[in-house]
Amino acid sequence: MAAVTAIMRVQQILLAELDGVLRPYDLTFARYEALVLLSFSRAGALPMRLIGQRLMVHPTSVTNTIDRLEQQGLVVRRPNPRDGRGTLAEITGAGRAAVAGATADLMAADFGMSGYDPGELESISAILRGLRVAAGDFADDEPADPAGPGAPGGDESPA
Amino acid sequence: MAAVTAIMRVQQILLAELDGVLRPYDLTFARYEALVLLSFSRAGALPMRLIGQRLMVHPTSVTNTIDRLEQQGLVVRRPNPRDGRGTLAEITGAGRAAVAGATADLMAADFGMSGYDPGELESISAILRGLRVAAGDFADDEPADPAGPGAPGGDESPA
DNA sequence: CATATGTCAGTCAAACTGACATCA
DNA sequence: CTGATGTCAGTTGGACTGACATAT
Repeated sequence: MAAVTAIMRVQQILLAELDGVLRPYDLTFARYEALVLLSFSRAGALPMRLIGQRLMVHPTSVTNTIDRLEQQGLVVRRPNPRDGRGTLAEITGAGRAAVAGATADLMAADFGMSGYDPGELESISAILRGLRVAAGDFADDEPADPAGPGAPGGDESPA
Repeated sequence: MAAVTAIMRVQQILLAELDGVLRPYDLTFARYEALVLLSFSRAGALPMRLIGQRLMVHPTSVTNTIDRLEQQGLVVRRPNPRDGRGTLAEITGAGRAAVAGATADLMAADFGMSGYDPGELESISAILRGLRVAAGDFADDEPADPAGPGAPGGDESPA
């Protein structure tokens, strides 16, 4: 439980610092994460559904996040050519510029992390990875269960 | 940055599980933390100001949190006999019962933590401790700076 | 038909800013 | 007087439930 408490508290500290760095870009950490996800995707576009799965957030939260990013001109919505029900969120040039700038600032702002040697940082990531896997994080599309559901999903390269 | 991301994500996972366990008690993690803090204090009562410092939350958030706990009968407000401006939040018998029950359930619910040996859990706490200290967590009253501010604060045993 | 996708309406808990009465 | 304390009013960002149109 001490470990749980430590994680909760450190996240609280980190989130405040992260949002502070992102504020000049008019981004929150949630919106930044979505932008990063899109910028790393093959076509710079992903179905809303996939964004929710990867970020582990509720579908309505994805709608909300993409709404704001779209108002800021950092993302555009397009119909998914492979699924008439679906919508793709696609990062714009402005979106890529914002991610690049914000990421650079975040790197420069090493959040008290500079006090650690790489080995310790690696330990954190490694130990925590087990928890994330158990929670279904890292699941590429669907939870790795027998008898896959229905629709095959990979929609990263519409062009 | 990978470590930062891992912490953010794991906290997200943990918070969902924590709130799930706490839901039957009609508690959120924020309210539970406040109750624990009070239950561990010498007199079962603390000034609002101290609660905010220890939990690293905004004064208005303390007001809000204590408001709800008071409505639930888990806490009562009393004027601070040592400071006419101040208010003490005091845990009630019902509050102690709720904390006891919730804590037992939380212990029983080891959040995927059981997969780790005690050494790993200790590593997490130990590594993260540096960050918390740097952020002023663990500060008993005021940040440990030269030239302490004004009012001496320790108000844990009004009786 | 049942199921999946995304959105909308509304709610909720949390955290914030600014203003303020009160008291040290 | 200044400064600290707690509260109130109002706002914001995020996550949620339930309902729904649309399409597979």
